Amino acid sequence: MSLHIFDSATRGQREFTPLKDGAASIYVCGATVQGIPHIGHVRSGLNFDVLRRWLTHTGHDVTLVRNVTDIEDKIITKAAEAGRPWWEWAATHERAFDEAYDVLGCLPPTIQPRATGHITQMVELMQRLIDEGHAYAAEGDVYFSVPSYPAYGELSGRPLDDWTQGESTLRGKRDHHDFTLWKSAKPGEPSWPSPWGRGRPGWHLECSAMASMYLGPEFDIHGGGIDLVFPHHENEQAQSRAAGDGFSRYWMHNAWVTMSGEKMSKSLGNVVSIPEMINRVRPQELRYYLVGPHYRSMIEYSEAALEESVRAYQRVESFLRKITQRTGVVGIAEPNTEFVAAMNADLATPAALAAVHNAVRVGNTALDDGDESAAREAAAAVRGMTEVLGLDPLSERWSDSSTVDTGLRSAVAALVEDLLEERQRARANKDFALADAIRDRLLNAGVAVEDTPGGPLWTVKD
RNA sequence: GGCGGAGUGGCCGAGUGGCUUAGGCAAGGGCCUGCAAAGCCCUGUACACGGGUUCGAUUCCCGUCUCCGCCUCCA
Repeated sequence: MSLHIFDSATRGQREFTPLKDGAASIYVCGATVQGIPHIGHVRSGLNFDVLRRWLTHTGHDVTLVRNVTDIEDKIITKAAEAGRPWWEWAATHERAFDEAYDVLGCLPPTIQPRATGHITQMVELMQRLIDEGHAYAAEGDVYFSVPSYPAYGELSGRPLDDWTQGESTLRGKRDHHDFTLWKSAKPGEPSWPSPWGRGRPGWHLECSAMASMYLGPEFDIHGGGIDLVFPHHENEQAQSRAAGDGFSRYWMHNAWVTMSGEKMSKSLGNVVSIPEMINRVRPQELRYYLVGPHYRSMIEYSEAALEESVRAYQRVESFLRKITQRTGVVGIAEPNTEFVAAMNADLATPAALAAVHNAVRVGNTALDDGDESAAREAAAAVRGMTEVLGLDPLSERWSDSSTVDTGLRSAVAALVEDLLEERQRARANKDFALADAIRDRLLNAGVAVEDTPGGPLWTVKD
């Protein structure tokens, strides 16, 4: 079976057939850089990172565009409150997001375009919409005419009833459903020139403009948090399609992280920031926690559940470490069919992780039975599967050797090996008091020792 | 009010019209071990409630209750 994804537009799974064979074009709504990233933001980045890795693994040349919204009301307001320039505020938080994505092992997008860098493309798009009768200028503002586009509401399934778009306070709007494409400049606010006067872009316009700039008028997948379906994505699609672009062929939306039953959000103040999390658990463990549940399932954040993920991840990790120490470096093999089937079923990461754990069990059993080649085979598959999820414990990214100076590491290794030899002699002499004392000494120094049929194994504890 | 999602064993978290008692964590029993740790095996028989469809429903339909989200900035 090939990849099937749940398309929000049709509310069902559809087989993924890319526009171009062997390629996949993806646009993901990234951050509005107005504050510090929390684990909910990063979950979205992680979910689409897994999608990207899976598509790449299955032979697609992936182009991933993830935008940065760096001009918007809140950025202006917050920067003003802090007494800093709006662009400094945006740049500072953009870096914070970049670091958060990076620390959790998100591969960088192909490009990360900023709204402010694409005013020209937005002006062009607005002109096309005006020419086609789907938009109009009024007193320096430009609006999209919702009644001019009958398919409006298709994506979100929202009837065109009694609601109003947020910008209803602005004057010159012909229909209360219409939304702002361009906001005329107010004194003291950042602005750019346009045929309709100085102003700045409305929120939705940027994504349409940047998506077509980098991916063309039609592309494969558009992603983002489920809260963006309406009005953001509905408006994006309306703009682009009204202008004659095919736009996105599949819509994917990730669920969020809640805390104490409520959506984690800046305005509610119930956020857990990434730096705070990283102090408590290793980044790869947090990644396991966020990638483990299905991307369309809500995660109710809890310490206990996080702790479970840590244990589960360590189970995989300790198996791979054990086999490596005992039999040497293990390569990366293809994921098994159980895993492939899970991933193809709308990225069913819970089932995919079940496949990983099943392989770990097979490997551990083989190891216990002394069947090294079977154990190595299982280990290689485990690496292959976890790699696709960005979780391979032996990867350059997550293994100790990447974070610890290698010279330092070999020095520690030499000292530990010495002590372990001494302990082995003590054990051979049945001097268990001494043996245990040595083990305790090492443990106090942060080195855990395990005895196995193949001799003692040691690992550095965090 | 409109639209949408969810209620699964002690916990997290999948899934399916009849036998997957997914997987993980925790618990109890066992094997292994000088001990410890790890690992492996076994045990626990769940699917909010009330109806309906069906030979058969946790899985489909209707209703009820509870929770959550979107409809305003939001991953």
